[in-house]
Amino acid sequence: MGKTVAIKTINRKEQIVEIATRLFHEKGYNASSMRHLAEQMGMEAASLYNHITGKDELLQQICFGMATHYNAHLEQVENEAISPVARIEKMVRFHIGEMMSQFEAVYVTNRDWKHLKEPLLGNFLQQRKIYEKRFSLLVQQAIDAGEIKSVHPHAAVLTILSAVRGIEFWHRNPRNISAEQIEEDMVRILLHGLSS
Amino acid sequence: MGKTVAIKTINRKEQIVEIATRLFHEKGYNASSMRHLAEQMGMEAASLYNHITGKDELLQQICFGMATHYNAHLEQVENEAISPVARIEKMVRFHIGEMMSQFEAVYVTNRDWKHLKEPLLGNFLQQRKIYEKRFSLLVQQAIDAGEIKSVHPHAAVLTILSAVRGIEFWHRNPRNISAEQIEEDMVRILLHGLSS
DNA sequence: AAATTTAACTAACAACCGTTAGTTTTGCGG
DNA sequence: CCGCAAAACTAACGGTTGTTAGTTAAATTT
Repeated sequence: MGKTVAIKTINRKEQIVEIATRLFHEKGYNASSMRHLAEQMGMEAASLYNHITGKDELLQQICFGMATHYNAHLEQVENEAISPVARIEKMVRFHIGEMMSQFEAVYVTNRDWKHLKEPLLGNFLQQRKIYEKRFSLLVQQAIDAGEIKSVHPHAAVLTILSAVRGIEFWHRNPRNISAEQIEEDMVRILLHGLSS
Repeated sequence: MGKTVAIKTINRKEQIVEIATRLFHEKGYNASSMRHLAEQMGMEAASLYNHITGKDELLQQICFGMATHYNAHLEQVENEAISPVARIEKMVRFHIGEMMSQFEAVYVTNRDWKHLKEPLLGNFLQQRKIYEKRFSLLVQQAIDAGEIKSVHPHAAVLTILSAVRGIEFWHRNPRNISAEQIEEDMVRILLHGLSS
C-alpha cells in the first residue's frame, strides 16, 4: 500500500507550507515567488506542483488553518464553566499565546488574507465575521452579568483583537521585555486599563 | 518664471500619490501595477514618469508623509502644559482620528512599509523606533506621577498603537457603530479597562 | 507669433511571474 | 532484480511587470 508514501507526501507538503509561511511573512504574498520558495526548499519551482495545486493553495492552507484553529478554541472556551469575564481573559491570553508561538502564520493571515481567490475570500470573511460575533456575545454576557463596563461589544472585540497584534512589534526585538511580562501587561491594560 | 507650472506639477503629483494610496490600500503595494494606476489616472503608464521617479517614490511619499505628520503631532503634545495622562489620552485620540480621516494612508503605511528600498527602509524603522521611545517616555512620566499603573511603558505603547489599528475592521462597515462611540469606547478600554 | 518647456503619447525591452508538458531519476514493494 | 509510482528535473509557454527611448501635442514664456 502507499501508506508510508502518502505520509511522506503529506510531510513534504506540510514542509512546503511551513517554508512558504516563513517566506510570505518576510516578503509578503505577492512578492514571494514560487522560484524563491523552491530555492529555499532546495528544488526547482516546477517540482512544487507535485505536492500542491498552486500558489493559491499555500495561502489557503495558512489562512484557513488559522481560522479553524481559532474556531476550535473559541468553542472550547464557550463551553467552559467559568464566569463570563474569565472567558474573555482566556480569549485574550489565547490570542497572545498564538501570536507568540505561531507568529508567522498569524502575521501572514492578518496581512495577506486579501489575496485569497474569490470563492474562498468570501468564505474566509464570513468565518471571521461569525467569529467576531461569537466573541462579541461573550463580551455581552459579561456586561449583562455586570462584570465589565457597558461598552459596545464589537468595539471591545476589535480593540482586543488588534491590541494583540502589537506583539508583532515586540517580536522584532524580544530581548527588551519578557514574553510573560508583555502578556501580563497587555491583559492588565485591556481588562483593567492604564489609569489608577 | 515657472511658478504656476511648478505648482501645477506638484498638484498633479499629489493627485497621483492620492490615487496610488487608494490603489495600494485595496490591492497591496506589489499587486498594484503602474498600468493600473495610470488607468485610474486616465493616462498611460509611461506618462506617470513625467511626475515621479518610479513606483518606489509613491510608497516613500505615503510612508514618510505619515511619519513626519506623526512626529509633528507628538512634538506638539510633548510641549502642551497638561498632565502626563492627559497627554497620553491626546495621543490615543489623535491616532484614532488619523485612522478615521487618513485611513488609507495609515493602512498602507502600516502594511506595506516593508517594501521600502534599503536606504529608506532603515531610515523609516529608525524613525518609528524613536517615535515609540518618545511615546514610551510619556507613559513613563505618567507612571512616575502616579497617574497610571506601573506597566512596562513600551508594552503600553505597543498595545495602544495596535489597538487603534482595530478601526480598520470598523472601517469595513461603519454603519454598525458611530465614529464617536468607537472612539469613546476605545479610549475608555485603554485608559480604564473593561472591568468593574 | 516664435520659442521653449511640460506632459502626454506609442513602442518596446529585459526581467520575472505562475504554470504546464514531457522526461528522467529515485526509492520502495513484490 | 524488476516494475511502478513518487518526485525530481529541463524547457518552455503566455502574460505581466517596471521602466526607458523617442516623439508629438499642449501650454506657457519671451
